[in-house]
Amino acid sequence: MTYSIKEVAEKTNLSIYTLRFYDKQGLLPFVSRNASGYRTFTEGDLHLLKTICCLKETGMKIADIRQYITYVMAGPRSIPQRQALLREHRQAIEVQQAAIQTNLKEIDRKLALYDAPNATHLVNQELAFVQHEKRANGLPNPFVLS
Amino acid sequence: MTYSIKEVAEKTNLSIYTLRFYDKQGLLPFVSRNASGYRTFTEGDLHLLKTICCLKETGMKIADIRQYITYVMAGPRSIPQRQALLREHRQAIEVQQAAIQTNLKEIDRKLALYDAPNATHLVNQELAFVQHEKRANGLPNPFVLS
DNA sequence: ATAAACCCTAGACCTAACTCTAGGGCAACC
DNA sequence: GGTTGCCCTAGAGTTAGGTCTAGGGTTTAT
Repeated sequence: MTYSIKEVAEKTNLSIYTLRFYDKQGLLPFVSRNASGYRTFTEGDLHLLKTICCLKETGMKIADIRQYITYVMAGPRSIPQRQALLREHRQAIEVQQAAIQTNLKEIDRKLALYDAPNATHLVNQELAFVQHEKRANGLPNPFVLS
Repeated sequence: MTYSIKEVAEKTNLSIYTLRFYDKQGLLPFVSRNASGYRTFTEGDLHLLKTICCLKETGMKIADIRQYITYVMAGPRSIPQRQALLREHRQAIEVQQAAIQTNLKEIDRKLALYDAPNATHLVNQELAFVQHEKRANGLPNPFVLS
């Protein structure tokens, strides 16, 4: 079973444009063309494409994905390089995840503040503090005076 | 204590350019100017700026951050809107995190494959399968013949 | 009172990652 | 045999988020 570019677009949630763009960027050297020059994807191609999506969705840049694909095309000799690349990327993802966790905590703190029964009072206090700070430093008050 | 744009840039790891860009985008309406027209950040401003970074780093778009800041400038009356916005964003982050976890598992599967003692054999098998698929469908073999 | 080190704005420029258009070929039906 | 719906390429255009330049004011130390 093989797939046309349209079918692959539907299967992957990438647009046809994006698939062609990826090919232009050297991400799809493994995709063969039929006699009319049409891209023809096999099951194995879909598998590798899924790996590409996986790397893209975790924030890898196209240039680095191309490097990985180049290694894949070179056969088993490039396994060490593939490992190095993926391990480094894995590290980057972990850093990224940790940062998000920290930020998420901060957002939850804000949400808790807004959820408090005396939220209005607390927000007013903050506002008063900031306005006081401005006044104390001879700065204009940028807040809307309701 | 107040801070110049340069000091804030150093404290936040945003460039001076980015800070001015954010101001242009309406993210910093709370920052006052001194008599010479210089931006003058107070402690409270830094606090709110940190919230902005928090939202940015979790992938919120500038337009949405601007919306949040607009709510903040409007005072306590906008608490429900702020909650709605942050809750929606929180949801988005969770979705994003879940996707990353899924992809991370996939990457770990790849790494495990490459770590296997018979990695070369397994990779060769995959390669053979893909090449067979191409041949079976009358397609050219795109792989480098070493 | 001048040099060095800041600050400002407007607007041009850049980069990544698409997204679309124009112009043209192939394939299947009516 | 013509219309419809695919496919192709090259290359222009778009979007988001910066980054930089030019031209000019301010502040501080010498």
